[in-house]
Amino acid sequence: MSEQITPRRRGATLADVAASAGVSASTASRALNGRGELSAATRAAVIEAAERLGFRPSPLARSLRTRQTYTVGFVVPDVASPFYAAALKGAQGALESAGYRVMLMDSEQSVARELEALRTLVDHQVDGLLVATAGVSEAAFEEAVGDSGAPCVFLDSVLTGAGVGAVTLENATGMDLLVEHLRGHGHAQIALLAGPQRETSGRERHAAFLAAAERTGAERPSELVRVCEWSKDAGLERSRELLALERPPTAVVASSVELGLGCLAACRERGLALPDELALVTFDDPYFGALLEPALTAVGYDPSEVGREGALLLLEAMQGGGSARLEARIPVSLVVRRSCGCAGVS
Amino acid sequence: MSEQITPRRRGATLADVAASAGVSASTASRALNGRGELSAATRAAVIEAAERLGFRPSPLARSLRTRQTYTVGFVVPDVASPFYAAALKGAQGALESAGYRVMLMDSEQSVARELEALRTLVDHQVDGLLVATAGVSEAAFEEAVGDSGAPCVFLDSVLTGAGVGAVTLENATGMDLLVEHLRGHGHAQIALLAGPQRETSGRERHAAFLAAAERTGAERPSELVRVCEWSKDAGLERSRELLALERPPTAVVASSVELGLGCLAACRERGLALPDELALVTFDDPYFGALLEPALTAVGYDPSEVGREGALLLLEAMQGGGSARLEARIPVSLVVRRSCGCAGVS
DNA sequence: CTGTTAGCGCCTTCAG
DNA sequence: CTGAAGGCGCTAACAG
Repeated sequence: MSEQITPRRRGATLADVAASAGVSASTASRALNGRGELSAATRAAVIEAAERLGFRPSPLARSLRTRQTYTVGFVVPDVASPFYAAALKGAQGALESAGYRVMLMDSEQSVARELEALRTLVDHQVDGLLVATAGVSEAAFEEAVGDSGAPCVFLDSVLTGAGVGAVTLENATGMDLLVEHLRGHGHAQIALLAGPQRETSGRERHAAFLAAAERTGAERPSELVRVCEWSKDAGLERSRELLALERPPTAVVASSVELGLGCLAACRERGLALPDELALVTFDDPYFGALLEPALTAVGYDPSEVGREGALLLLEAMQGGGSARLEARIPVSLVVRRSCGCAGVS
Repeated sequence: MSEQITPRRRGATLADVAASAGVSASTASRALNGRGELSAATRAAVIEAAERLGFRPSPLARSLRTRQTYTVGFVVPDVASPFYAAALKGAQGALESAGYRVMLMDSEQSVARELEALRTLVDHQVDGLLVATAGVSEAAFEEAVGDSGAPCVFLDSVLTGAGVGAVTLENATGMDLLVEHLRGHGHAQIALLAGPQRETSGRERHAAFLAAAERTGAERPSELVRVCEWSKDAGLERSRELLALERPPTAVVASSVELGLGCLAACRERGLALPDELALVTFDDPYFGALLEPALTAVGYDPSEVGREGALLLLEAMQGGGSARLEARIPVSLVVRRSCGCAGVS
């Protein structure tokens, strides 16, 4: 038969090692993986041979046999966004320490692509999934990963009926902080630049804003809340509308940096002086927040923590396989600078 | 033998499809992959069976057999950095369109980790590599990937003696633009915040700065160029030194955004008014550049293009396998705002 | 045009 | 404690 496959690239298969050590392949495997009982001498011989030959086991073959790939699929709507990039890094670090690799997929905000990504990942037999969903339905999600056995932890944007857990931000706390601070400055006409309502964070922040406004007795005509996509342009557009209102807001809460930057840009256009003519605070504290003009008052948090926590929960699910739903909330805190009207620092 | 492996998760192997269609496995394989001659009827039957059973081929098994994984390794010093995140996205997009997956590794700026990452990737038999090196030696690189057969394209930071190609920015052009513009404003005492000299971009920008200063007749006492790591903190530190000089610069060129932000922070500390008391321009135009105070004059480019171009070159190398070294330069352009001293826009 | 056979590299049950 | 054998799921020679 002598089939001619492309010649091996890197030397030394397990069989080679076994031969060189004068034992069977199964023994070599046992020695290298520390499995089963085994005489010390044999083990030493195998290990020596493996090192001498520069043996590197093939994860492919191993995975095919064991049905474990030590690979985790990571799906985000946009890797280039600072938030997801940081989350990715956090997850990467934690997973790598645990011996897992990450296979990345960018859904580009598209549900169809996200499903495609999930299917691909499942085909690759990933051991687990970390996903910041772009908004697939639970049914579709189940259909794509349901029976694969790969546990899934959602990041930031959650499908409550699917997966084994989720990590989200303390959205409500953050909004409370923002609204209360603005109320402290005496603002009653507070507008909200809300994110997409199909996403957990968008929804939670929106709801929390409403609740906080209610609780602190702010006025809240519905024309003051504007729903936008998470983009600077959308923020710019909606802010223009807000500023053109007959009775414009005296303060704006932006649900994300992008939205905040859009608002800032709109103010520039109009020649509005911040914070005197309009106060602005954002959920998300970008690393350049102190360098903007005016320096931004914002709710900050560590985005890499959501990736890290997610990875930790996932590892738990992949290893222990407990039954309870795994949840984590990443804490947030208020960073007071000048855009809110405080004389403050920086 | 009846060995009891974990039960299959997702249904239908190729064998199942073949059985269901009443043909042999090899025929089924041929039908599904469109390989070889084959009667239309048979092909249709197989395809029908495959669909009916929801057959999904196992990339693992396929790769083991064909020695092709359709996976590309992507190695960066820091995924969370906007530049690399964007490059990653660019590469992702191009590779995915071509049917490739990306396996991501973050070297965390460490040479040891980078080597480990490369080895892992090679073990996984990636078909190609996209790497922004943290500074491994060519010898070490060769030892890790050399004989794996996986072509490597370097991004931004290049090992000239290794890999099949590289994509870099038009560093020299960018520096020329910056220095010339500053000279146009009459500055003669121009300082440079240079990046690490072990990296291509750091070196090229440094050299280009020197050349441009020379050519345009600027003074250039060596105390005016400071080498730093690519971080805001390093930029801050070195800028403090610069500003404390007996004869401080009247203008600063920062080799990257981070460095520029550091300088901005240093100016804030000192209460220096930009651009009147000091002009500042940077290589890298961040998306929030217009919102800083003062709005930043900078050299801009599309970072995702370096990923995209890199992916394109790599695809070429993986498929065609031509011999010539593949090179690409991503164009840059000057964005004039106010920090240089122009009355300008924004 | 199609089936048979062999094997990618590894792990694991079973027998000794 | 160790070896032999079989197979994860797929593809490629080689015959018919």
